[in-house]
Amino acid sequence: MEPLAAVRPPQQSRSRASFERVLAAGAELLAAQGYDAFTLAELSQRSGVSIGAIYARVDSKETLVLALHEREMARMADEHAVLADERRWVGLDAAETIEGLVRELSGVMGRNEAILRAFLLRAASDERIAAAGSRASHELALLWEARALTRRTDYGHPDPELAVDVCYRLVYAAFIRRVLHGGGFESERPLSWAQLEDELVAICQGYLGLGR
Amino acid sequence: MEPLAAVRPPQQSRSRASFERVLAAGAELLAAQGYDAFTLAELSQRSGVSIGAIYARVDSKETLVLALHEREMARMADEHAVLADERRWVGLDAAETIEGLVRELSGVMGRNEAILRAFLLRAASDERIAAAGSRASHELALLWEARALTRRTDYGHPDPELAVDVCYRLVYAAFIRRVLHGGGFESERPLSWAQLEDELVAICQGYLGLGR
Amino acid sequence: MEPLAAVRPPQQSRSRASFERVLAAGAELLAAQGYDAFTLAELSQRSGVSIGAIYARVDSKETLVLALHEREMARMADEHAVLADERRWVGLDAAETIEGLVRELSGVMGRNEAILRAFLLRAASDERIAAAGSRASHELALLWEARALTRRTDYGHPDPELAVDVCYRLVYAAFIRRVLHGGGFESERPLSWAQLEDELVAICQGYLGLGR
Amino acid sequence: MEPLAAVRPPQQSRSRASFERVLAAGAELLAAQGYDAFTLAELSQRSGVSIGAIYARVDSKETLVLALHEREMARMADEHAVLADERRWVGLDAAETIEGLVRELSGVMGRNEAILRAFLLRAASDERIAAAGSRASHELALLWEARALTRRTDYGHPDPELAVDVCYRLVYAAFIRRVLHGGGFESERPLSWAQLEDELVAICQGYLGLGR
DNA sequence: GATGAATGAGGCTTCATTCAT
DNA sequence: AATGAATGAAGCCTCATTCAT
Repeated sequence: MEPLAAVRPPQQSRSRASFERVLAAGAELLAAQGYDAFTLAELSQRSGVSIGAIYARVDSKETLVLALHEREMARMADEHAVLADERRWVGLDAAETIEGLVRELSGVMGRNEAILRAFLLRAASDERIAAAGSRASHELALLWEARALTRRTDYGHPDPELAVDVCYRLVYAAFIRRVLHGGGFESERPLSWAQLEDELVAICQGYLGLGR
Repeated sequence: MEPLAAVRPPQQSRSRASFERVLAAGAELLAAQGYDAFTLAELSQRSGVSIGAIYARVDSKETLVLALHEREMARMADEHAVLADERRWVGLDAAETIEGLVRELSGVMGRNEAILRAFLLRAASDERIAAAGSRASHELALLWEARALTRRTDYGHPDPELAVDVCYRLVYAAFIRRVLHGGGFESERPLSWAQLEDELVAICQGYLGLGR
Repeated sequence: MEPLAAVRPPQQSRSRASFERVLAAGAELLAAQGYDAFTLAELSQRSGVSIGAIYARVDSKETLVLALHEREMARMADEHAVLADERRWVGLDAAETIEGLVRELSGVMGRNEAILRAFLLRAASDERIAAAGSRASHELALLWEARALTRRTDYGHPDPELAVDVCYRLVYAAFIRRVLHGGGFESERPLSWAQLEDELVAICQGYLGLGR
Repeated sequence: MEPLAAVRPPQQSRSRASFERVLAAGAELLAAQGYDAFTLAELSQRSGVSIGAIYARVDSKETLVLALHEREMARMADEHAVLADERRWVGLDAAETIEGLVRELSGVMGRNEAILRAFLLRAASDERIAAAGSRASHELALLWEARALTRRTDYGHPDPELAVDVCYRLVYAAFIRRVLHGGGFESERPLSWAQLEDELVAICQGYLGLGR
């Protein structure tokens, strides 16, 4: 893994290890309790690293959160690798590919729901998080759309690049919404996420012109 | 306008007027500077109402924000009234109706972007805001879906209720996403909101079976 | 009843009546919830008299409490009248008189425990309450000791005035202690108030020289 | 001295020393000015320790007062040690022992009058102080009564345990009364504390059956 | 006179950041 | 380099008192 851009490089490997503990504990804390409970005192206690040692590597709490963001986004990027892994997609037709893409995106977001929520909320107050989050989404878009476009010739839509991008945005927005506010928010009709996911698949397929 | 449920009723009209100033200044402050800058001292200064006078009507800052939410949601509900106003919809075919619904929703959210952002963020930490926000969305869903279902016989989709609900959720999620993180978040491809809106229209029309 | 010394005289009898409601509600509130919950807002609500009207009769909260004190002490003085009422004491021998005196004092304090506690606590911070409380006790001492001294010739103690005064102080202190901190405070030995009262009777009788 | 139960333990001795300054200044402030003047700002100023540093060791003002109570009660317990010290009591007959007990109790309470007053008043609003104060009195009772009961065979009273307990309570109540409201409260007759103390001695002696 | 809304000083508490050890 | 104690600004909330209506 790349060293994080936001943090000062360590002098000793011991230091690197202890900062790694900070990041691990920080991600856990952020996911479990949310940003409100994310205090440096709590983090120091959970990680077993003193507050001073944390500040030796980072110039502010904001930067620390940015480092956490970098780390977690990198971890999620590993999960996204499946999008580029041919073995996952070989033998699938266009409709199945779209379905797979929707479900993989859902899977990543579902598995990382708690920490994503924290970062999405911070992004509204913290420009660096917003920029980094946007960057991460862009990279994900590249992979997702590239995979979708392997099937461009199957699409009825006149502008496949546009259509695929719109699909990504739609699906992304829907899952982000789930991450942020949980289920049952929008309407009273009981609609499980599984069902909504099925419909998203159908919508994308239809929109791309795979409908039969 | 109904008196707010979260607020103690005033005995004198003087009080009602000054609390109205508090709510107006509060909404403005929340929209302009976000929740972090929303302190009682700042609010007191901006509204010209003392902190004590605010607390005479509300039992905590949290409740005050809830009162702001009530007020703003009521205001937006007035804007939603267009959904129930037959004159707006008469003479439109099904596709045009869907287009109108998407554009009206976009309009309301766009005009109230800043304050909606503040409330959506609070909803993650404040259960009462989350519940009230959900309730407001449910009411909007009722209007939006009822309007959409006036055209149910035109839809090719086998389950119009489901399809309309899914459309609402999709469109809602997309606009919420815009509200929360602005443009350009998801992918690098330049896609204006106007363009995304057009595509949303097309997607809904297609999904409902109006395609062609 | 005398008009209270601490308050401004009323102009109208309506005013007198409403201030009486304030005092009644105030005594109740003080007894039920203690001084911490004794706020003018609460008092105004309970009494149905506006804060302004209260301040028209009294120049500060402190003075109001003093007025309450006057009123309650006057009420208790009515209860003390039994000490001067010959019919209560006729036919009793010296030992029975002492017993009666202890039991009457216990009765008054027990019946007024809650309000007495509030005043005793205030007396520590408020000199006027302390002075007035002291005065009330002095008056009670006069009655109590006078009654006890009707039996002076029966006492073996060489200085009956002193002895009776000491008895009064002892018994008073013991009951005040009960009022302030409830039972079970001093030692672990279970000793009911009834039992302690019996022992107080015996002690006084012994000390005065009625012991057999 | 034992570490205080109510307080978070320090990691560094620097901290222990500065918290000790807080406790010392707190006891002084409480004794000199009473609970009303006991604000954290004042305490911080007097002790030269920042408010934050105080909160590092204690979770609320209430707990801080409890810690002060623990500390002061421990200090007084040292003074009570004289009750268990045989050298103080050797060679005294029963009457002299009782006299000594009364005078020692008076001495401790007199020397700590101001701080005791503050705690006794707090006990009425703060259950933890009430419980801890009661506990302290129980421990004192144990020592006092044990010492008194070394002379049980000399007492004429049929139930020495009861009689000794009653004496403790009487004397305790009388001194508490002095602590709370100073002299001259009960009656108009000028009766010095020294004189009252003499009479208390005589009363206890008589009640226990040492009277000659 | 009466009303109750308005005032605002002052109390408690939190937590990012600094710095002596 | 590491530690964690210390700092103090800033936030929320209460309530005696004042005063416009």
